[in-house]
Amino acid sequence: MFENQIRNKLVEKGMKVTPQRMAILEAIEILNNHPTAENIIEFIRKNHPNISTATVYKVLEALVENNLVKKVKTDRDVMRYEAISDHHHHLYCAESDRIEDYFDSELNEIIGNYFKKRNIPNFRIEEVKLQIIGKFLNDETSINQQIHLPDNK
Amino acid sequence: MFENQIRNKLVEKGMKVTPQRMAILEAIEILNNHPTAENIIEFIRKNHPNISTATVYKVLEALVENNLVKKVKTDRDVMRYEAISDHHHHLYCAESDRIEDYFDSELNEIIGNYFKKRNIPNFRIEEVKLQIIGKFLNDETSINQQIHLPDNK
DNA sequence: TATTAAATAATAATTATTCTTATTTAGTAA
DNA sequence: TTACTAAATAAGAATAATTATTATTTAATA
Ligand SMILES: [Mn+2]
Ligand SMILES: [Mn+2]
Ligand SMILES: [Zn+2]
Ligand SMILES: [Zn+2]
Repeated sequence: MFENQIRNKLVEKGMKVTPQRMAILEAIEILNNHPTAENIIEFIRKNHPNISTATVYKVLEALVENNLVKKVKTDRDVMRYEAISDHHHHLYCAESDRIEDYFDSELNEIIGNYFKKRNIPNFRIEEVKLQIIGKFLNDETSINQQIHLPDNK
Repeated sequence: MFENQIRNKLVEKGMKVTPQRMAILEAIEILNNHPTAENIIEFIRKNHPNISTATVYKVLEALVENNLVKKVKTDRDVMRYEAISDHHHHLYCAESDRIEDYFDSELNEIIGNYFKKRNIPNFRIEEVKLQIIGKFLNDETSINQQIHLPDNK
């Protein structure tokens, strides 16, 4: 059951399970399009009308600290968040501030192999992420899609 | 002469040349480590003590609009800026918030070729940038270095 | 069930950035 | 050169996002 998966994520990290944390983590996963704190608040107030703004920010920090959530920054002055998931990259259009996930294991392999042979002096790589900047050609109604490329070699 | 190069960049874009714009663009180029608006103001006020904060933000917007400067985003809630230069990627450590440029034409070619054959549905790519996330192994004093990899195939 | 450290709510404060408006200036052309 | 005008700047107020403070509540544990 979905609720229990979320509870387990908190428990696995040794975090106290609170209704606020459950609601926020669930909101990020359901919204699934790099929501802002404000988006999250709006969403969870439907079921949880008394949650405090400051709590949402505090919980988000805690989730980020514990690697359950990542910050995603755009050209604008608002932080956005996403649930941790499989390694992926981002398609981003500065004009619309729209972000879509881009999964591509063939690309990951190419890049992984490249940096295996190519050493960067004085730097230990932990993760390589692409920002693929450009324009979406479809309209904004199809938000929340994820691009998963098939492995068509 | 350096000052004239900067003037020319403004002129080429059809922008009015003002002491404020000259100073800000020069500051970004000299500082050369993805400074914040605040960093720029601090630097500029040495020679230009009366520049207004709002002017710095307005000028930065104008420079970004005219493709003389780019915004650089990190995990923190402050925008950073860099002068336009050859296409490059970023080494980034979230802990220290340090960013270094990473130039690698072999890598650019691999990625360019990859996306030539690999079409992304409903998206027109304008630019592909890597965020290489990890840890710097040297201390913070060696800030402002740029990593240029030799083409040692 | 009682204890306690940690989390939350409410609200004030701070920070980064943007807006407003009066004044100044860069570029242009008489 | 000088005058003109649109655009840029300075100063300060305003806003928006985020963080800090502190009293109250609660989840986990014994
Ligand atoms: Mn802001
Ligand atoms: Mn902010
Ligand atoms: Zn994502
Ligand atoms: Zn850079």
